[in-house]
Amino acid sequence: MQTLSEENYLKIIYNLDKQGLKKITPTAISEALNNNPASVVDMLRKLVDKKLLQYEKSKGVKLTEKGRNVAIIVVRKHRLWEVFLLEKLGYGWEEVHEMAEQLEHVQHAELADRLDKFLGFPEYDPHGDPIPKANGETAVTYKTVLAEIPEGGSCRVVAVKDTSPSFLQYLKKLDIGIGTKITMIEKIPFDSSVVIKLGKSSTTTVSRVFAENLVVHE
Amino acid sequence: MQTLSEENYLKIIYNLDKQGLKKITPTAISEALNNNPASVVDMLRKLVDKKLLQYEKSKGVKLTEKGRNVAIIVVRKHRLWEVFLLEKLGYGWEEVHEMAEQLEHVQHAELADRLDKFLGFPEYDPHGDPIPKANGETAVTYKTVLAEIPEGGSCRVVAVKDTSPSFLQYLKKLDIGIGTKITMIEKIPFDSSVVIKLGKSSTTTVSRVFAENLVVHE
DNA sequence: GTGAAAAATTAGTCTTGACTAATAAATATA
DNA sequence: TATATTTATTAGTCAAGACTAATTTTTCAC
Repeated sequence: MQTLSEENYLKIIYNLDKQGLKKITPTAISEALNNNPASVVDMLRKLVDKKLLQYEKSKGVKLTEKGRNVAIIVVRKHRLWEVFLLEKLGYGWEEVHEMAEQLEHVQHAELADRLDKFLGFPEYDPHGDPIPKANGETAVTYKTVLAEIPEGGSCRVVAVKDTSPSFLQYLKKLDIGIGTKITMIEKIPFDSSVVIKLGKSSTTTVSRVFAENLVVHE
Repeated sequence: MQTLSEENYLKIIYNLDKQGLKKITPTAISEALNNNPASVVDMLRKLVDKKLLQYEKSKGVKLTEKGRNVAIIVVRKHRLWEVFLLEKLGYGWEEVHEMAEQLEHVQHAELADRLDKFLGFPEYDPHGDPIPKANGETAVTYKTVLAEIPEGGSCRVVAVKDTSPSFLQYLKKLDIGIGTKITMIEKIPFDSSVVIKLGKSSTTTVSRVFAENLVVHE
């Protein structure tokens, strides 16, 4: 069993690794956790003792199998709870993260799986990050922004970058939400506006700024 | 803002008070929390400093307005989460308490109210305890067991005492769940069996043991 | 009302997880 | 390569919250 603090370290290390960081150093961790490098060194020692990770100065930090499993479950719970808060409790995109930071540490063997089922096995959280599956597999994330979809390509909305009320209101007006399918019809060279089609309905034109704030996949 | 530990003390004190304990002493608290009286004394001092409670040796511990408000929110969240775990995630009666002990400390101003709404404003948790309302009011609990309902009286199921699989299975077979309305038709003097009517359907006879394990209100 | 038992309190310690300041090691630059 | 700079580590503290053991207060029984 791990403490809340240990879980947070494992999660951050897992995330740094997923972000492609080659060498995970105490400083990198302390920056991610916004704490002191000395505290990180203390905790690394403890986690090594518990066989949750390996640490060699030359290679940096690596999660062990055991450590990765713990991290995956925490991340899985975090993202599932975010979906819950957004879809079931009606919280906004920007409010869910902080609460999920607390909820991810709730312990019970079946909790993640039951929540997953209840939510209908969602693949992405409201920020567009893939939710690890029960077996630990994580969907490859083809996440990009609408603006990058080529003409003729289509995609699904997984999240927004901007979370200002005006943007969210605009999304509502356009009837765009998580999962909405969008087809890229045309990119206007003049001002980089894009013409898109939503599901079966007629086409709409949106600005480049808009298209760069909509996170999509595929 | 309170720590997790402080919230637990406030909750326990609130519960002891609701249970009708006249004088709430450090020993009573330490028994409820299953910890050391010395620890309780330390914490009481801290909570007095924070104006969350008053403590006089002669009168025992009393929550202040502020302390009671904190306690009520914790209890409210605890019971709402229990309903969630039971009704939405399909957990059993006996599994929800432990998880709710963790969930009750999740912080966000609107969390309890949003959860309450999502669950359809339930009045009782799976153990038959009333869920405090948003304004802090707590339903008077007329909780008793089916066996105590007089002939001709009716009631609604709020919980079970026994949580063995065989009892729960039997309940399922009889189609009795939380909220089921039961009318007491007759009490058989011979073996104290009771004849009941479920909703509009025909009558059923159940044993005294059964009737004493079904928590009902009204 | 006095002695015994129970309850409350104090003093001192421990663990966790954080911090600062000082030092050692590694890296980068001239 | 020697030096400067960044990074890692150690040593020593601190606060929260718990504990044990010792002591003081209260309460109860006679």
